[in-house]
Amino acid sequence: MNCVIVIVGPTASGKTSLSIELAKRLNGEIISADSMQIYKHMDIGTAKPTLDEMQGIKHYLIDEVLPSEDFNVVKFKELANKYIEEIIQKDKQPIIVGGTGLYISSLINNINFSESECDWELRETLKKEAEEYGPQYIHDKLKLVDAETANNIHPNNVKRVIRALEVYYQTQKPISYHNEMSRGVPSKYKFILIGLSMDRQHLYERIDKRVDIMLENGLVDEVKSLISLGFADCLISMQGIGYKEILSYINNEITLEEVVDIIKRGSRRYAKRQITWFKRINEIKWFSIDNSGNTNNTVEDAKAYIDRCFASL
RNA sequence: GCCCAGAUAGCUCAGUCGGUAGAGCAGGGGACUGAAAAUCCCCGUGUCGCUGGUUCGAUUCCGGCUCUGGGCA
Repeated sequence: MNCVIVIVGPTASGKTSLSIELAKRLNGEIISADSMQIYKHMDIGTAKPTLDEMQGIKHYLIDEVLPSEDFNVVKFKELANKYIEEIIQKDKQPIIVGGTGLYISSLINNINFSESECDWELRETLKKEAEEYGPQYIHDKLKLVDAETANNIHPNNVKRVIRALEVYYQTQKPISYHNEMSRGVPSKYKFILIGLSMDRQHLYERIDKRVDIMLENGLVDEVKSLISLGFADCLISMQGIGYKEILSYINNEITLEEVVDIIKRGSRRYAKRQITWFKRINEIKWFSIDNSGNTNNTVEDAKAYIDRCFASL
């Protein structure tokens, strides 16, 4: 059975450098599982690895689509599987690296997404209904057709209520039914899951510092150039942390000082959510990075762990 | 040196007509199947500056002290 190495962890935990180090030692190629690095022209704010940092290691699913294009977990899973296959064909080691929990889960659980498509028009209609009559209104609608799902989604979580209704209207079956069907078949790969963790306070210091560096490296100019390329602030890609905030700054809604604090706070909270997500995945073997930020030991430990996994196959 | 205002949660502050206190922010925990860097849910005990006094009882009233603003010299 073919092995796929997966490296996860919160933002700024050192996934990129570990992955490149491992790729060099294992004759590997890297597939990014990051919902923002997927976009072209969004480099600084997504902490995308530079060509220099990549050290000649081939990366997939970075710069895959334009910021104006739709991308989602279904496309991710499809493409990631395709690239895993390609890498294996070349007799190389696939390494998945990323912080987007949903994308990682879709792969390792081999979620089999049903055919239902996005219906943006319907979503917009439902969204307006929720705004006009309150979120409870569409939640009640969901309750009528899919009480089980309605029970599991808080009425205020409008996005997920809308999605559940969308699936029901398209297929006449509750989303809980689709979710049940999507489980089933386990993946044909063996995943070796590696998590990077760090003392919380230290992680936050790293995040704050990284945001400062993004600003120094020209994040504001990057956003301005995205605007001039015609990528508007209503795009999903522009909802990324660092981008939506800089847009408010450019629109004179807040000062630069405020913007920096808000981006830092947003990144810290994001890291917390990532940690919550990954904590649930029991198969992850965690490696902690000490406060000096030195990852040499981590690389050695992770490599030794991977060797043991390979040996036990 | 004098006058005034303040001192309460990590921060900014509210409040208790005397019965030991609560908001926002920060922070913590959680959920997550086609927007996921999105979206959503839950979580507030702290010598109420120190010290005397009055009182059954003081963070609250009174006195003194310390500190921080602001004003006058």
